[in-house]
Amino acid sequence: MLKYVLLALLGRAPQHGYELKAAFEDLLGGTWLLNIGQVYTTLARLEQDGLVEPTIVTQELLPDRKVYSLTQLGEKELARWLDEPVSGLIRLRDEVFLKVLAQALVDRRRARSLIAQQRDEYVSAAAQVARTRASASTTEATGLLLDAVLLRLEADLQWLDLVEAAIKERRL
Amino acid sequence: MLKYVLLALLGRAPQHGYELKAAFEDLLGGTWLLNIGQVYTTLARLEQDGLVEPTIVTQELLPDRKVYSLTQLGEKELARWLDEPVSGLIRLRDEVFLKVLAQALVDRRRARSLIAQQRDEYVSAAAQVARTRASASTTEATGLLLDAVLLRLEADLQWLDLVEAAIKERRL
DNA sequence: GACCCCATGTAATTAGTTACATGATTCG
DNA sequence: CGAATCATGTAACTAATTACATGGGGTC
Repeated sequence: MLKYVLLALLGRAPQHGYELKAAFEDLLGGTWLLNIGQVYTTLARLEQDGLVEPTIVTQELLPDRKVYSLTQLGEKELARWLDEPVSGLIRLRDEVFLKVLAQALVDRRRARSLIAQQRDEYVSAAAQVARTRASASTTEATGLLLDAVLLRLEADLQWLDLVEAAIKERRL
Repeated sequence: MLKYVLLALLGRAPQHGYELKAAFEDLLGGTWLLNIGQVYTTLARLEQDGLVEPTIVTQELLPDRKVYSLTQLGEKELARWLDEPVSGLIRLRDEVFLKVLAQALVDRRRARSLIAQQRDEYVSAAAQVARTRASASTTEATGLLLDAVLLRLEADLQWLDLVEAAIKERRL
């Protein structure tokens, strides 16, 4: 997935790895911190697949830059990805849901304590996102991304209430 | 993560791989389809780590079963996992958000078409989940898991509205 | 005969995480 | 002197996905 976001960023402007990392993390508004190494390995794979090509820009004093731009194939691949909606949206790979349910099946009392703690985690996560969202340096796109996180956190909080109610009513 | 759910399932009752796969998919209510191979590789890793141990049960005609149960270490590890809430909930690794935003930054018109298509995908996914949720064979735990999926789908639909509004108002 | 159920596995590939390695410049 | 910034990378590990391999039994 990172691969496509990098392609999209390169579609806006050719950049080198170090720059890309900053652009990526900036766009993601702190919701996805990259190890710089991953950027270079991903770029290497993209280059191997012929989707991007580097131009070496020599610098005095500082190390050479490898500025990557999209190839025709890269543009095609990016367009292909952007054009088709994501299907198969029913996959659930969320640790919280599974953990809370597993605990509920094993030990009701501990499940209620877990739910309380998890609620706190969600609330403080939401507060932190809201702070970033409100900060002046946040762009519109990043703001929308943070809205997505907030909406999901709210949904997940509602779900915790649902589970708590089920436990209280001995349905679990 | 699969690893912990398998531990939790084995905590309820010792089972062999083939059984575990069915129990897992049943609990997940179709939101996570496993390749049976993954169950065996995961169990092998758990055995290597000393968290589970197999008892071979010979059968006539059919292949031998390896019935796994938790070791003391396995129980401890499961309890440890169940007890601590999940933190770091701000990570965003959702293809839809990134794709829609990337498209919005590149091409407004196509972004609106993508949003419309994505909305359809969400709606039909929700309908499918609701159908499963309503079916008689769905247990309470699985029902709650499906509720989580539904709440998220609703949140994600709201988010699509938000992005559409931003595009309409030329904020993107 | 083809397909599903039971039951076990291996191999290959992709994606992401964490840690390590190198080296110059600039700021406090 | 130490830390941050600029700039490149490699290596090891974990997790998940997909495909392949084997083989008996029952059902349509």
